Amino acid sequence: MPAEPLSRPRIVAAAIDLIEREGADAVSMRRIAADLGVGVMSLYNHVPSKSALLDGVAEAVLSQIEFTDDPDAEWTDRVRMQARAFRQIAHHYPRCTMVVVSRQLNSTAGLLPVERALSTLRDAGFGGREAVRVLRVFIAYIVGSLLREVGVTPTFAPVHRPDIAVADADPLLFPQVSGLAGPLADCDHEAEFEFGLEMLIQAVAVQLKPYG
Amino acid sequence: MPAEPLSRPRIVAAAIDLIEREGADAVSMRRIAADLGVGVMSLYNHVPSKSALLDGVAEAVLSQIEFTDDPDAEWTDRVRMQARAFRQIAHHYPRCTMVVVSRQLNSTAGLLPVERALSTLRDAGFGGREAVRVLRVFIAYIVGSLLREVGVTPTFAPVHRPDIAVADADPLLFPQVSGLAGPLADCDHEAEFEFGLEMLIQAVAVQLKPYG
DNA sequence: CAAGTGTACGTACGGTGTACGTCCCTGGAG
DNA sequence: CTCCAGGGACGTACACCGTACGTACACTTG
Repeated sequence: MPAEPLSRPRIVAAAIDLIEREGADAVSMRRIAADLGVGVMSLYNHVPSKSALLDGVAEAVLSQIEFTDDPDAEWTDRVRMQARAFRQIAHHYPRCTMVVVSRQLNSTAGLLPVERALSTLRDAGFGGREAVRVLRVFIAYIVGSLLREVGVTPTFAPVHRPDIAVADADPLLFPQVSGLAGPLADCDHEAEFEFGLEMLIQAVAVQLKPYG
Repeated sequence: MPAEPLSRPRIVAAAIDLIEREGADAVSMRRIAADLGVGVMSLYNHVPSKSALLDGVAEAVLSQIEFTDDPDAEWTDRVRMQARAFRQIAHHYPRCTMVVVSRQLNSTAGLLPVERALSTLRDAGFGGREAVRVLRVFIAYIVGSLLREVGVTPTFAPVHRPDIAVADADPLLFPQVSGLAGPLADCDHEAEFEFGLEMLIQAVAVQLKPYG
């Protein structure tokens, strides 16, 4: 009768499903067990704690990044691709994004993107320390963008809600905000992401000049 | 005997204290009530829910940003100042940062920095839509940086821990990572922040050229 | 004085993570 | 075959959580 014999991957997958369907707040060991048709404590035979389970979620999501890195391509294109690959998973697992980002990930799943990025930057001509610095800037921008996209950080357009944040701003206290209510309210996430990404790449290119 | 008569600000302050002392996970209504020497349910006379209390924490922290904006200064300097002011609160309330960032803040405390920033960018010569776009890039970068600084996003140097993330990386699988273990492990947050900030400001300045 | 109002509080309910002990099912040894 | 050891599934139990509800008391107002 037990079609599949319960395992860590199956539990992690159930957790991801649950998060995507009902949000991270809905996650509880009891709920996951129920979704799997299994007793609560059975989970602990495969997962040491809820925290470890969420680590597993982060790792699983992160390891699904599709990297199609072409070492012969222009470094700017490689950076673009890697940044987009990162963003893609946030688009694929929106409600998991916060979980992934807010977890200290020490696994290889977290290290591989770093390795690729450093490789790309060093190929581009950066020294070790410079590559690390530049990478940190990119990570900060990408993480910040994903958080906005996922709705945790303000777009100023409350997610799928009649706009309350900006529309009722007092025009006398906040002339700019209320004057720009329109642009502030709607946000083409992809376009915004690309806009900032291009700005960063171009800025990085300038940094690179002196070393060329 | 009740020295002070219990109020929303007092409760919020207690919550902030608790978060800074023991982390956001330690926050519970019971715990806050105990710290205030008060019954649990008394809190609900001043705060509708725990969620609202955390909103209050976010608002309180955010409203302590010190803005010393000089409208006559160069716009680059104004942007620098505002970005640093934002970062300063994360430095002052490190454990609260995640709470602040992860909360959709629709209060005036959240709108005021936006107003100032838009004002600065428009003074610099940006149109409305462009100002919003540029602002979003800055916010993404700042938020991402603060998260790294606070330790939620990887510095690759696990906060106050013997470095485990990077040191034991397999040199064959991750040559870059293990080769750059040193630079990856230590991170001068202020220098990193400033480095990326300057890159962004310069990139924005380039964006501005065509409109000048 | 009486009535009304708002704050503090205790109790109680349904939920959480998980430590612990018990069952049963399997696989190998004799 | 029997017998036994090991491991996975499970139920119970505990401490803690957020908060709905009812009560008791201090105060203002008439």
